[in-house]
Amino acid sequence: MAMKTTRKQNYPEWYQNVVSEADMAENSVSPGCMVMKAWGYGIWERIQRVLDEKIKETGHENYYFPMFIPLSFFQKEADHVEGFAKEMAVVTHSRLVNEEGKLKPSSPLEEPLIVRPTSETIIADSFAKWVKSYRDLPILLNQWANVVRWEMRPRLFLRTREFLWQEGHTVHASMKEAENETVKMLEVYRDFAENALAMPDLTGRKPEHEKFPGAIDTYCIEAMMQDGKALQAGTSHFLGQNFAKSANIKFVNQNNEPEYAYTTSWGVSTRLIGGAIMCHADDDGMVVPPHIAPYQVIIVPIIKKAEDAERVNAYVEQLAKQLKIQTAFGEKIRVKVDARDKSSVDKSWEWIRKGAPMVCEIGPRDVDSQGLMLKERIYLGTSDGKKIMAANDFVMQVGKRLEDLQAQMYSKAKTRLDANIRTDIKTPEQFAAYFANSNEWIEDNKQGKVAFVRGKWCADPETEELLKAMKITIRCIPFEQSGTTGPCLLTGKDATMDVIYARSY
RNA sequence: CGGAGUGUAGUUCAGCCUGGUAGAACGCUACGUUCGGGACGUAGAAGUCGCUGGUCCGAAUCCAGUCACUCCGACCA
Repeated sequence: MAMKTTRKQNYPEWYQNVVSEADMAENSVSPGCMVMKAWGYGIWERIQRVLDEKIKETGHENYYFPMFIPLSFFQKEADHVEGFAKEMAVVTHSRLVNEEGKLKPSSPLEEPLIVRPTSETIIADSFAKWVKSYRDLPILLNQWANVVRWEMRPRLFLRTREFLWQEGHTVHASMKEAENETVKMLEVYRDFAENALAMPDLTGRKPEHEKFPGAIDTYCIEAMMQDGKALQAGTSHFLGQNFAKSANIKFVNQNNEPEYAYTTSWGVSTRLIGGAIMCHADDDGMVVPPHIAPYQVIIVPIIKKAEDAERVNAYVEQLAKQLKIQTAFGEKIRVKVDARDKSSVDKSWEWIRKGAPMVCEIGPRDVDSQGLMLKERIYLGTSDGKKIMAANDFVMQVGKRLEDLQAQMYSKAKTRLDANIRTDIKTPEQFAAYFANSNEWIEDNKQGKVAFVRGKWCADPETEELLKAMKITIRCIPFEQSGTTGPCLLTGKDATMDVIYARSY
């Protein structure tokens, strides 16, 4: 066990341990903010690259809008202001003056600026200028940016005051088209989470009280963490004409009539990295899905005697060169030779904690035999954890092996998800008994711990208070509904709607 | 913003009650033996004891103020 604290001992502490031991990020001196380090940011860069491609494939283009939004913009859409008012960073001054050694804000701004918590309002303002006719539509744009929400209880990757994300914003000429866009992008996220992050998700619609402020409908992907809690991994909002009305996005339709446009927005953030950690990491540290690993193969030369150095290094360089022209997931394989002047054992362990998918150890023996020692991260500690292989065989297999590792990771997480959605809880009494326990690590992906419940919900306003008291949330209303009637798990009243109940991050 | 706690070496902490020249472990540096599942020996570098003021011959230690951080609540991609 490379982690000081195991998942079983203390899950939240284990999480922090993984983040720091894998050297992914650390708390900044700037309160509530994080410093993303090479391995953590490298994963984000991979997420960006893979997702950006999908966003572009679906017809969107990248734009960039300012991070400062005039305060008045938030006054326009009532729900939206309410939703974000409590967590906004407000810029009120434009300079500092030195008063007897103390720097003080000076020159108050005529109108305070908000550091964007999300960009609907300022982008809608541009949309209003750009849209005149139905021929101008749709506008399909995306932006990669940082946003600020003044959180009081930050946790690295999961909830930080500043975080990085992508936010898509689109305008359409019809409601139907905008709704389709919302669902389409949710599917892009679901597919991305499944195939790039190896993280299975449930999809559905948010209940009224969990919706994005200002949205008609919020769709989401929800993932299950190893302690049975849910993580909202991505959201897609159908905004109807709400933002169009407040920002005056009007176009002339085919009947020569003025009409308010229909908008959508959708986003995923650096929170995905937190999700990947809590979905895949183990008591030895992070396990990075090969598709988003900054490096997929690490080569650690093992040099015992100085006279071996030259031939080992030459062999390692040759192998690295061959590996780099192989492909996995349709891309060149990312290989790193770790030639740092450190003990090879320390280096190997460092890559285990970071969760690099594969580590190849190469010493003089391997040069003699034209072989290598392969360690695959997810099999660490098992009989499959180490393999002595011929270098040529490895080069031929490497792409497929990486893809297999990715598939293994997905299937492990999928098994956990499927096994931990309870559908046999039918009454408020059973429901309360089930959630009486707190969440803890779901050992070996087995059933029986607190996780998700799929059951009925009557949607009465009183249920909101009941949920709050039990610290449970409705994660989503799944798209597939059974259509049956049964007692609401909170009130006992007759209900037909199926929902997913869980504790959440 | 409420409730509790903590600020001493790069890190984790001891020392504080009972005032008297700053400690440990890990990490780091050098050399040697090591290196394929977390090595060891020897030597060494490293701290305005969060900050300001007070008491005292003397303050990491006592007192007051202040700042910061952590945890628990309210809030949340």
